[in-house]
Amino acid sequence: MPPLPLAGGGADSAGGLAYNAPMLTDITEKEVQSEEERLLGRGQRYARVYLLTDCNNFFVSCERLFRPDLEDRPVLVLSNNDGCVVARSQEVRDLGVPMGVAVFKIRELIERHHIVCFSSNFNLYLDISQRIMRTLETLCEEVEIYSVDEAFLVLHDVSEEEAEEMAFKVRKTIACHIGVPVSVGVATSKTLAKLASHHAKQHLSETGGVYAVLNEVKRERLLRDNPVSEVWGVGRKLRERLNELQIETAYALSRCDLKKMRRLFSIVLVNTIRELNGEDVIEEGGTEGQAQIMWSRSFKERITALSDLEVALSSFTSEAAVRLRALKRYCRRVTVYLRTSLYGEGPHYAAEDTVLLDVPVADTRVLTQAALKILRRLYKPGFRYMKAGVILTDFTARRTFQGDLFRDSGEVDLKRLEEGDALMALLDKLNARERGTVYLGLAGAYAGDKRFTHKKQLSRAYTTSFEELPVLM
DNA sequence: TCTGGGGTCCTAGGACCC
DNA sequence: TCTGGGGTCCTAGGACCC
Repeated sequence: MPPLPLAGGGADSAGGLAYNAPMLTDITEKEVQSEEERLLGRGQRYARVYLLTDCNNFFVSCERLFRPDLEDRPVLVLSNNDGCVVARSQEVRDLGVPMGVAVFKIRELIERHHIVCFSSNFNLYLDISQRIMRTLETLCEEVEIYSVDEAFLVLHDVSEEEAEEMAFKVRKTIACHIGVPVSVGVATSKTLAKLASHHAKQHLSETGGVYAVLNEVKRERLLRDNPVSEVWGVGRKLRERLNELQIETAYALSRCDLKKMRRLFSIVLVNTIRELNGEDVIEEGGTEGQAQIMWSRSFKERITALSDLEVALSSFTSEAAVRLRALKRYCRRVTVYLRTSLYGEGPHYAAEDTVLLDVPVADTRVLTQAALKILRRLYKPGFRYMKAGVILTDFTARRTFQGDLFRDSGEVDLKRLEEGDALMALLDKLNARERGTVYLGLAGAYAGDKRFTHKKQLSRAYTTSFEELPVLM
């Protein structure tokens, strides 16, 4: 009989933070057998199982859809203004190119290995993402979209075999209908499902892109095989602190005592530990919808004139307002920030400020006025600005507002507000048909201005513009 | 020459109230 | 020596994620 992988205070447990190890004495042969059955989860059904579906290097996969010649070649997708790396194909990862690195630092490598670079084509990626999510929804009733390239599918009352079968079906269907490769992790908690999908991706040839960790044996193996930094929710800072406590692996973290850890860390990490033990703590996404909209850009060239910043901020605010109306929300708070470069070129300046509006609005004109008012307050001449942005927060679903005791109620002109809503609805309708048909005031001057934005290697809008449909030869 | 752009959640601390 | 104590709400800032 193989040794039982019973939980115990092994060599990698975390000193004083570990659970008390169960004793392996006084156990009968029969008890050993039934324990083994339990650990392997034979015949067991699980009340709630997550399938994390994760697209493999998503942006690169999107580009490859329309460039099948790039299938086995190294491919990169760059950030706005082609500044740094935001997606890498496996071939590029294998060359040791880290995520987020500045392009100029790897220029030589790009040339030597003939790496193909694309500017980010977010309209394309978003469209492909939506197609994937719609496909997932045909396969499973309960789909929680987590990010542009990830979604949790929730299954109820299933065995390990059934869950795994479903995972393979998801992978096959997305590959067949969309053409994007996905990895699927299967577990009883979201944190474990994330780790499992990571494993599936890392060991593609053995796993076939699917990894299930429903039974104890596989769960423990997965935790032992991964450093603590691979765990969802453990970033650089937490990793450093955990390592100081000799907690190096996901397994060591999972064996920590909850009460002791709560004294040292936030509730988030305690929940993570419970999730690593298979407990479903992060059940529903929980949020009542999105809580903020941010729109910001780094500029291609440094900007010094207030009038240029006004153009940029007007454009950013219009974009954010379109999003706000798409969410069917009104907002009360507008924040604007601007800053010079972080990389020591002349004097540094960064500032932000917020205004609270009298009435929640979604009207581009009102939001832009507020944003420009803040900008003029923050702006200082003599600095070379490299980035600015606008943030909308404090959302309401309807335009309710409290009467102001010190103000004549006649000042809030309901009719005017409603006319504004109608105008915005018309504007959105026109722009939905063709982007940038109608815009307000300054905002239109942004897009075409090369000082603000620059994309050298943009692929075509294959799926969202009739002008740029792919051509079959 | 060149360094992303979105988001969420938690915590600490201050203001204010009784 | 010790300066009330608890609650709520708001905001700023940090950490993390993709």
